[in-house]
Amino acid sequence: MSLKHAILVLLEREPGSGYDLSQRFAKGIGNFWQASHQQIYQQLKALNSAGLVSHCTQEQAGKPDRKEYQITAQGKAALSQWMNQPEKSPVVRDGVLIKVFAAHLADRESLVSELSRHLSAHREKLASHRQAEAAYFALANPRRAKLRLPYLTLRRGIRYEQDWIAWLEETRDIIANDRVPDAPVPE
Amino acid sequence: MSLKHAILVLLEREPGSGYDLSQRFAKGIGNFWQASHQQIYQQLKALNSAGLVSHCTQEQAGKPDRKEYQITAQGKAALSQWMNQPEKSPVVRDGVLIKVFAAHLADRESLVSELSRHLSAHREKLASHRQAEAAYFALANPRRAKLRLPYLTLRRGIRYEQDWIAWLEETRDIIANDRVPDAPVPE
DNA sequence: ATAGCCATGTAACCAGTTACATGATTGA
DNA sequence: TCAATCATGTAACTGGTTACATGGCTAT
Repeated sequence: MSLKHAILVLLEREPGSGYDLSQRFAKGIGNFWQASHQQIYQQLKALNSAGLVSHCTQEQAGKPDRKEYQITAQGKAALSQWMNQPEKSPVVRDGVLIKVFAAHLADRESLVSELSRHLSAHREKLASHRQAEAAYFALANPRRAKLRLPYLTLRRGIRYEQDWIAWLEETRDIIANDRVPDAPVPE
Repeated sequence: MSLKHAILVLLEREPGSGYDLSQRFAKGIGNFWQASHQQIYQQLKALNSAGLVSHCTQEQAGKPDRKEYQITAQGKAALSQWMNQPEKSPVVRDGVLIKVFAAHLADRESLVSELSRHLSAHREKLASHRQAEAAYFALANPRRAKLRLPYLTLRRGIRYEQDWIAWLEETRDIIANDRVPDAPVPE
């Protein structure tokens, strides 16, 4: 299970509470691994009883106790073992493609506007990735080199959005005008 | 839940048994929605008690009874309602990206060979998609026009593999030679 | 006031995976 | 004789989502 390892990766960089982690999941790492706060709290509990993380409780006025988690030596060992193990490619399950596959059963108007909706969403996501990329290139070199690895994953996100946008544009056009594709996908 | 709808889409094209469906899931539709036979049998049972499919039992010598399922009028109604409803983009959860994100915790050799492994897998998948594409373009026109929609989803698969290949090539190279990316992702 | 952030969790449910079970037929 | 394909299923488990619960602080 990779969520556990994603959490260990984040704690290895810097200790933090469940809330902290959920913030971090919403940012960088969230581009390729999402987790709700509910899941995070549960996994932290599990990681804790497995001895892979430890926590110290800080009392706070008017708020529940804050538990700051940190990775243990055992956790680091488990993490580096996982890091060097082969990882399966995730399976793709995409409802939009089922709808295109069965477009003859849909209202054409509504399918076209559905594709447009996804197109805008992917364009927005791409724009925000491009902003993050610009921020990365605006950095001076010591900090830039340090963020090299997260930036490589951002590049994956940028390509992913570009790729969806290209496919959605052509597919929407083909469906809207009831055309038939006339050539293979270029290399 | 889209598996139910994927099954309804397949049965709308042509009635079939659980086994038939699992074969079809392994082919075309499997590029964007996978299902094990266990899941299919369970969902058929559920769809049946919901009245969205019906079945007739055919006895077979030495084999369990074959149940041929077909979509009901109610099932068709449910399907066309689903077809015209908005669909969420699937969330991405990819362990390979976690490993790149945390590459400093891995053995460089082993990460590079992991990336190579994925590269070959994506290249093979692309080659098989390209074969399917060539078969599509080899068809004469009445049949080709009929397969237009599945072909559109195949195009998505081709792009997906191309895109992964491009990213894996550049990323493997950067990690193997400990380089830093020097320019944004091109448009 | 009201929304949004801070901050923690539990519990029920749903979808998908893995393990187990059975047994005939066909081709190498 | 061994593996693959045909053909059907049940049951336990895992990972993730949704719903529910609590309550203070801060900015508009």
